[in-house]
Amino acid sequence: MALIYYAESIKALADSPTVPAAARPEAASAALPLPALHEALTNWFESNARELPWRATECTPWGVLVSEIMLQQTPVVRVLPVWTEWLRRWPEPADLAREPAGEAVRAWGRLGYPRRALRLHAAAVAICSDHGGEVPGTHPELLELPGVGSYTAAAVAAFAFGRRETVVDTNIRRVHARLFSGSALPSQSLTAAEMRLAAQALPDGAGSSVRWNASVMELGALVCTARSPKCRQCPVSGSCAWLAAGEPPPTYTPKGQSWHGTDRQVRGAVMAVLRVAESPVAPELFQRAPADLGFEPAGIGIPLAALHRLNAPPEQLERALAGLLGDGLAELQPAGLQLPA
DNA sequence: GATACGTGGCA
DNA sequence: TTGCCAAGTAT
Repeated sequence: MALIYYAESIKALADSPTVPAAARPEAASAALPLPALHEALTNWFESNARELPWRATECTPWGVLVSEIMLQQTPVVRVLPVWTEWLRRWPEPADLAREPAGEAVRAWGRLGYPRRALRLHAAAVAICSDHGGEVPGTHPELLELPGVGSYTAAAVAAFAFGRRETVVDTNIRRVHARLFSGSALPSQSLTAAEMRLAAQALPDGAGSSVRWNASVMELGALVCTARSPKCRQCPVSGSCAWLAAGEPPPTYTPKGQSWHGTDRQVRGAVMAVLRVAESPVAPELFQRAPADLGFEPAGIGIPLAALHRLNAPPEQLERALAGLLGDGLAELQPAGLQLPA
Protein backbone atom coordinates (compact mmCIF):
# COMPACT_ATOMS: atom_id res chain seq x y z
CA MET A 1 0.00 0.00 0.00
CA ALA A 2 1.13 3.49 -0.73
CA LEU A 3 2.21 4.99 2.53
CA ILE A 4 0.98 8.46 2.00
CA TYR A 5 0.87 9.47 5.63
CA TYR A 6 -1.31 12.23 4.17
CA ALA A 7 1.95 14.13 4.05
CA GLU A 8 0.83 15.19 0.62
CA SER A 9 -2.22 17.00 1.94
CA ILE A 10 -0.25 18.55 4.75
CA LYS A 11 2.44 19.70 2.36
CA ALA A 12 -0.10 21.22 0.01
CA LEU A 13 -1.52 23.15 2.93
CA ALA A 14 1.86 24.30 4.10
CA ASP A 15 2.79 25.51 0.62
CA SER A 16 -0.34 27.58 0.33
CA PRO A 17 0.37 31.25 1.03
CA THR A 18 -3.02 31.68 2.70
CA VAL A 19 -2.51 29.00 5.28
CA PRO A 20 -2.13 30.16 8.89
CA ALA A 21 1.15 29.59 10.69
CA ALA A 22 -0.36 26.67 12.55
CA ALA A 23 -0.35 24.63 9.37
CA ARG A 24 3.36 25.02 8.75
CA PRO A 25 5.37 21.82 8.69
CA GLU A 26 6.47 22.13 12.31
CA ALA A 27 2.83 22.02 13.42
CA ALA A 28 1.99 19.27 10.98
CA SER A 29 4.88 17.19 12.21
CA ALA A 30 2.65 15.92 14.99
CA ALA A 31 0.75 13.94 12.37
CA LEU A 32 0.95 10.24 13.06
CA PRO A 33 1.87 7.64 10.47
CA LEU A 34 -1.06 5.61 9.25
CA PRO A 35 -0.47 2.52 11.40
CA ALA A 36 -0.38 4.69 14.52
CA LEU A 37 -3.62 6.36 13.48
CA HIS A 38 -5.17 2.94 13.00
CA GLU A 39 -4.19 1.90 16.47
CA ALA A 40 -5.25 5.15 18.12
CA LEU A 41 -8.70 5.18 16.57
CA THR A 42 -9.29 1.47 17.00
CA ASN A 43 -8.38 1.72 20.68
CA TRP A 44 -10.69 4.65 21.09
CA PHE A 45 -13.47 2.65 19.47
CA GLU A 46 -12.92 -0.26 21.84
CA SER A 47 -13.83 1.80 24.87
CA ASN A 48 -16.16 4.40 23.39
CA ALA A 49 -18.31 2.69 20.79
CA ARG A 50 -22.04 2.54 21.39
CA GLU A 51 -23.50 -0.88 21.95
CA LEU A 52 -25.91 -1.17 19.07
CA PRO A 53 -27.90 -4.35 18.40
CA TRP A 54 -26.78 -4.58 14.79
CA ARG A 55 -23.18 -4.63 16.00
CA ALA A 56 -23.75 -7.65 18.24
CA THR A 57 -21.93 -10.78 17.12
CA GLU A 58 -25.21 -12.71 16.97
CA CYS A 59 -26.77 -10.18 14.59
CA THR A 60 -27.43 -11.74 11.19
CA PRO A 61 -26.52 -10.19 7.82
CA TRP A 62 -30.23 -9.52 7.36
CA GLY A 63 -30.22 -7.54 10.61
CA VAL A 64 -27.23 -5.55 9.39
CA LEU A 65 -28.86 -4.89 6.03
CA VAL A 66 -32.08 -3.70 7.66
CA SER A 67 -30.11 -1.40 9.95
CA GLU A 68 -28.14 0.11 7.09
CA ILE A 69 -31.26 0.89 5.07
CA MET A 70 -33.00 2.37 8.09
CA LEU A 71 -29.97 4.45 9.03
CA GLN A 72 -29.81 6.17 5.66
CA GLN A 73 -30.33 9.83 6.56
CA THR A 74 -31.91 8.80 9.86
CA PRO A 75 -30.53 9.13 13.42
CA VAL A 76 -29.74 5.99 15.43
CA VAL A 77 -32.13 6.78 18.27
CA ARG A 78 -35.10 6.79 15.95
CA VAL A 79 -34.04 3.61 14.18
CA LEU A 80 -33.54 1.51 17.32
CA PRO A 81 -37.17 0.71 18.25
CA VAL A 82 -38.29 0.21 14.65
CA TRP A 83 -35.34 -2.07 13.88
CA THR A 84 -36.02 -4.18 16.98
CA GLU A 85 -39.67 -4.71 16.13
CA TRP A 86 -38.84 -5.31 12.47
CA LEU A 87 -36.39 -8.11 13.26
CA ARG A 88 -38.75 -9.62 15.81
CA ARG A 89 -41.52 -9.74 13.24
CA TRP A 90 -39.43 -10.62 10.20
CA PRO A 91 -36.30 -12.42 11.44
CA GLU A 92 -35.40 -13.54 7.93
CA PRO A 93 -35.80 -12.05 4.44
CA ALA A 94 -38.39 -14.69 3.54
CA ASP A 95 -40.58 -13.58 6.44
CA LEU A 96 -40.81 -10.10 5.00
CA ALA A 97 -40.97 -11.25 1.39
CA ARG A 98 -44.25 -13.08 1.91
CA GLU A 99 -45.94 -9.98 3.31
CA PRO A 100 -47.60 -7.29 1.20
CA ALA A 101 -45.28 -4.34 0.58
CA GLY A 102 -47.76 -2.13 2.41
CA GLU A 103 -47.05 -3.97 5.64
CA ALA A 104 -43.42 -2.92 5.35
CA VAL A 105 -44.45 0.68 4.75
CA ARG A 106 -46.75 0.56 7.77
CA ALA A 107 -44.09 -0.97 10.01
CA TRP A 108 -41.65 1.68 8.80
CA GLY A 109 -43.68 4.12 10.85
CA ARG A 110 -42.30 7.64 10.98
CA LEU A 111 -38.71 6.88 10.06
CA GLY A 112 -39.06 9.02 6.95
CA TYR A 113 -38.32 8.34 3.29
CA PRO A 114 -40.91 5.53 3.18
CA ARG A 115 -39.73 4.47 -0.27
CA ARG A 116 -36.91 2.82 1.65
CA ALA A 117 -39.46 0.46 3.17
CA LEU A 118 -40.73 -0.40 -0.27
CA ARG A 119 -37.21 -1.07 -1.48
CA LEU A 120 -36.30 -3.11 1.56
CA HIS A 121 -39.32 -5.27 0.88
CA ALA A 122 -38.28 -5.59 -2.75
CA ALA A 123 -34.77 -6.47 -1.61
CA ALA A 124 -36.18 -9.26 0.56
CA VAL A 125 -38.08 -10.60 -2.44
CA ALA A 126 -34.94 -10.46 -4.58
CA ILE A 127 -32.88 -12.15 -1.88
CA CYS A 128 -35.37 -15.02 -1.87
CA SER A 129 -35.64 -15.34 -5.63
CA ASP A 130 -31.98 -14.79 -6.51
CA HIS A 131 -29.99 -15.82 -3.45
CA GLY A 132 -31.89 -18.68 -1.83
CA GLY A 133 -33.14 -16.47 0.96
CA GLU A 134 -29.66 -15.55 2.22
CA VAL A 135 -28.31 -12.01 2.08
CA PRO A 136 -25.45 -12.03 -0.45
CA GLY A 137 -22.00 -11.12 0.83
CA THR A 138 -20.19 -9.37 -1.99
CA HIS A 139 -20.33 -5.74 -2.99
CA PRO A 140 -21.50 -6.35 -6.58
CA GLU A 141 -24.28 -8.71 -5.49
CA LEU A 142 -25.45 -6.37 -2.76
CA LEU A 143 -25.42 -3.46 -5.18
CA GLU A 144 -28.01 -5.24 -7.28
CA LEU A 145 -30.53 -5.15 -4.46
CA PRO A 146 -33.18 -2.40 -4.51
CA GLY A 147 -32.33 0.46 -2.19
CA VAL A 148 -28.72 -0.65 -1.83
CA GLY A 149 -26.20 1.81 -3.20
CA SER A 150 -22.45 1.98 -3.08
CA TYR A 151 -22.25 2.87 0.60
CA THR A 152 -24.76 0.30 1.85
CA ALA A 153 -23.23 -2.47 -0.24
CA ALA A 154 -19.81 -1.73 1.23
CA ALA A 155 -21.15 -1.43 4.76
CA VAL A 156 -23.00 -4.77 4.66
CA ALA A 157 -20.07 -6.56 3.01
CA ALA A 158 -17.78 -5.17 5.71
CA PHE A 159 -19.88 -5.30 8.86
CA ALA A 160 -21.91 -8.42 8.16
CA PHE A 161 -19.34 -10.44 6.23
CA GLY A 162 -16.02 -9.12 7.48
CA ARG A 163 -14.81 -8.07 4.06
CA ARG A 164 -12.24 -5.38 3.36
CA GLU A 165 -14.30 -2.63 1.78
CA THR A 166 -13.83 1.08 1.23
CA VAL A 167 -16.76 2.31 3.30
CA VAL A 168 -17.48 5.97 2.74
CA ASP A 169 -20.44 7.59 4.43
CA THR A 170 -21.04 11.15 5.54
CA ASN A 171 -19.25 10.58 8.86
CA ILE A 172 -16.17 9.08 7.26
CA ARG A 173 -16.10 11.81 4.65
CA ARG A 174 -16.16 14.49 7.32
CA VAL A 175 -13.41 12.85 9.41
CA HIS A 176 -11.23 12.45 6.35
CA ALA A 177 -11.87 16.03 5.29
CA ARG A 178 -10.67 17.34 8.63
CA LEU A 179 -8.00 14.84 9.57
CA PHE A 180 -6.34 14.49 6.18
CA SER A 181 -7.40 17.43 4.03
CA GLY A 182 -7.69 20.19 6.60
CA SER A 183 -11.18 21.18 5.51
CA ALA A 184 -14.09 21.85 7.82
CA LEU A 185 -16.47 19.84 5.65
CA PRO A 186 -16.18 17.40 2.78
CA SER A 187 -17.00 18.56 -0.72
CA GLN A 188 -20.64 18.78 -1.67
CA SER A 189 -20.48 15.62 -3.73
CA LEU A 190 -18.44 12.47 -3.29
CA THR A 191 -15.34 12.69 -5.48
CA ALA A 192 -13.02 10.08 -6.92
CA ALA A 193 -10.19 11.67 -4.95
CA GLU A 194 -12.05 11.06 -1.72
CA MET A 195 -12.56 7.41 -2.61
CA ARG A 196 -8.86 7.10 -3.39
CA LEU A 197 -7.94 8.68 -0.08
CA ALA A 198 -10.29 6.37 1.80
CA ALA A 199 -8.91 3.35 -0.03
CA GLN A 200 -5.35 4.36 0.82
CA ALA A 201 -6.18 4.91 4.46
CA LEU A 202 -7.67 1.43 4.79
CA PRO A 203 -5.59 -1.11 6.75
CA ASP A 204 -4.44 -4.12 4.75
CA GLY A 205 -6.01 -6.88 6.80
CA ALA A 206 -9.69 -7.69 6.49
CA GLY A 207 -10.36 -7.65 10.22
CA SER A 208 -8.43 -4.46 10.87
CA SER A 209 -10.10 -2.77 7.92
CA VAL A 210 -13.54 -3.53 9.32
CA ARG A 211 -12.54 -2.13 12.71
CA TRP A 212 -11.07 0.96 11.07
CA ASN A 213 -14.22 1.62 9.07
CA ALA A 214 -16.37 1.26 12.17
CA SER A 215 -14.02 3.41 14.23
CA VAL A 216 -13.87 6.31 11.79
CA MET A 217 -17.62 6.21 11.34
CA GLU A 218 -18.17 6.22 15.08
CA LEU A 219 -15.71 9.06 15.60
CA GLY A 220 -17.64 11.09 13.07
CA ALA A 221 -20.92 10.29 14.78
CA LEU A 222 -19.81 10.98 18.37
CA VAL A 223 -16.84 13.35 18.31
CA CYS A 224 -16.02 14.74 14.88
CA THR A 225 -19.57 15.98 14.40
CA ALA A 226 -20.78 18.40 11.78
CA ARG A 227 -21.61 21.13 14.26
CA SER A 228 -19.39 21.92 17.25
CA PRO A 229 -17.02 18.94 17.07
CA LYS A 230 -15.66 17.76 20.43
CA CYS A 231 -12.01 18.04 19.52
CA ARG A 232 -10.89 17.81 23.14
CA GLN A 233 -12.26 14.27 23.23
CA CYS A 234 -10.68 13.33 19.94
CA PRO A 235 -7.97 10.65 20.14
CA VAL A 236 -6.30 11.93 16.98
CA SER A 237 -6.67 15.68 17.43
CA GLY A 238 -2.87 15.95 17.51
CA SER A 239 -2.81 14.71 13.93
CA CYS A 240 -5.74 16.70 12.62
CA ALA A 241 -4.92 18.83 9.60
CA TRP A 242 -7.97 21.01 10.17
CA LEU A 243 -6.98 21.81 13.75
CA ALA A 244 -3.41 22.38 12.67
CA ALA A 245 -4.64 24.83 10.06
CA GLY A 246 -6.48 26.81 12.72
CA GLU A 247 -9.97 25.44 12.11
CA PRO A 248 -10.67 27.25 8.86
CA PRO A 249 -14.41 27.68 8.24
CA PRO A 250 -16.24 25.81 5.47
CA THR A 251 -15.64 27.24 2.03
CA TYR A 252 -19.31 26.88 1.15
CA THR A 253 -22.66 26.94 2.92
CA PRO A 254 -24.67 23.75 2.52
CA LYS A 255 -28.00 24.42 0.90
CA GLY A 256 -30.78 23.64 3.32
CA GLN A 257 -33.51 21.14 2.67
CA SER A 258 -36.71 23.10 2.26
CA TRP A 259 -39.78 21.61 3.84
CA HIS A 260 -42.70 23.91 4.58
CA GLY A 261 -45.02 24.21 1.64
CA THR A 262 -43.27 21.53 -0.40
CA ASP A 263 -44.70 18.51 -2.15
CA ARG A 264 -42.70 16.41 0.29
CA GLN A 265 -44.61 17.82 3.21
CA VAL A 266 -47.92 17.01 1.53
CA ARG A 267 -46.73 13.51 0.62
CA GLY A 268 -45.70 12.97 4.21
CA ALA A 269 -49.10 14.04 5.49
CA VAL A 270 -50.89 11.75 3.02
CA MET A 271 -48.67 8.83 4.00
CA ALA A 272 -49.44 9.46 7.66
CA VAL A 273 -53.13 9.03 6.83
CA LEU A 274 -52.58 5.84 4.83
CA ARG A 275 -50.39 4.28 7.52
CA VAL A 276 -53.13 4.68 10.08
CA ALA A 277 -56.02 3.73 7.80
CA GLU A 278 -57.44 0.25 8.23
CA SER A 279 -59.49 0.44 5.06
CA PRO A 280 -59.16 2.28 1.73
CA VAL A 281 -59.48 6.07 2.02
CA ALA A 282 -61.86 7.80 -0.39
CA PRO A 283 -59.95 10.37 -2.46
CA GLU A 284 -62.48 13.07 -1.55
CA LEU A 285 -61.28 12.88 2.03
CA PHE A 286 -57.91 14.19 0.95
CA GLN A 287 -59.47 17.05 -0.95
CA ARG A 288 -62.08 18.25 1.51
CA ALA A 289 -62.05 18.78 5.26
CA PRO A 290 -63.96 16.12 7.24
CA ALA A 291 -66.26 18.79 8.62
CA ASP A 292 -67.45 19.59 5.09
CA LEU A 293 -68.36 15.97 4.59
CA GLY A 294 -70.70 15.86 7.54
CA PHE A 295 -69.07 12.91 9.27
CA GLU A 296 -65.96 11.98 11.16
CA PRO A 297 -63.84 9.42 9.30
CA ALA A 298 -63.05 6.61 11.68
CA GLY A 299 -59.46 6.27 12.80
CA ILE A 300 -57.84 8.69 10.39
CA GLY A 301 -59.27 11.89 11.81
CA ILE A 302 -56.08 13.21 13.36
CA PRO A 303 -53.64 12.71 10.46
CA LEU A 304 -56.34 13.84 8.06
CA ALA A 305 -56.83 17.05 10.01
CA ALA A 306 -53.07 17.58 9.93
CA LEU A 307 -53.12 17.19 6.17
CA HIS A 308 -55.90 19.72 5.77
CA ARG A 309 -54.16 22.19 8.04
CA LEU A 310 -51.42 22.36 5.43
CA ASN A 311 -53.98 23.99 3.20
CA ALA A 312 -52.16 22.76 0.12
CA PRO A 313 -53.34 24.05 -3.26
CA PRO A 314 -55.42 21.42 -5.09
CA GLU A 315 -52.82 21.03 -7.80
CA GLN A 316 -50.13 20.37 -5.23
CA LEU A 317 -52.22 17.73 -3.51
CA GLU A 318 -52.89 16.21 -6.91
CA ARG A 319 -49.19 16.20 -7.67
CA ALA A 320 -48.36 14.60 -4.32
CA LEU A 321 -50.95 11.87 -4.77
CA ALA A 322 -49.77 11.17 -8.30
CA GLY A 323 -46.21 10.99 -7.04
CA LEU A 324 -47.08 8.50 -4.33
CA LEU A 325 -49.01 6.35 -6.80
CA GLY A 326 -46.14 6.55 -9.27
CA ASP A 327 -43.65 5.54 -6.60
CA GLY A 328 -45.78 2.59 -5.57
CA LEU A 329 -46.19 3.94 -2.04
CA ALA A 330 -49.94 3.98 -2.52
CA GLU A 331 -52.44 2.35 -4.82
CA LEU A 332 -55.90 3.30 -5.90
CA GLN A 333 -58.61 0.70 -5.41
CA PRO A 334 -62.28 1.15 -6.26
CA ALA A 335 -62.92 1.89 -2.58
CA GLY A 336 -60.12 4.42 -2.36
CA LEU A 337 -56.44 4.94 -1.68
CA GLN A 338 -54.44 2.48 0.39
CA LEU A 339 -50.94 1.20 1.04
CA PRO A 340 -49.71 -1.27 -1.59
CA ALA A 341 -51.07 -4.78 -1.19
C1' DG B 1 -23.99 16.84 -11.33
C1' DA B 2 -28.30 18.46 -9.48
C1' DT B 3 -32.62 17.28 -7.54
C1' DA B 4 -36.30 14.83 -5.05
C1' DC B 5 -37.21 12.27 -1.31
C1' DG B 6 -39.57 12.29 5.41
C1' DT B 7 -39.12 13.23 9.96
C1' DG B 8 -37.97 15.21 14.29
C1' DG B 9 -34.55 17.11 17.49
C1' DC B 10 -31.51 20.63 18.65
C1' DA B 11 -29.06 25.27 18.75
C1' DT C 1 -38.75 30.38 15.23
C1' DT C 2 -35.81 29.09 11.54
C1' DG C 3 -32.34 26.37 9.76
C1' DC C 4 -29.27 22.61 10.03
C1' DC C 5 -28.53 17.86 10.10
C1' DA C 6 -28.98 12.56 10.49
C1' DA C 7 -24.96 5.30 8.45
C1' DG C 8 -27.93 7.69 0.94
C1' DT C 9 -30.30 6.16 -3.32
C1' DA C 10 -32.31 6.72 -7.73
C1' DT C 11 -33.07 9.44 -11.63
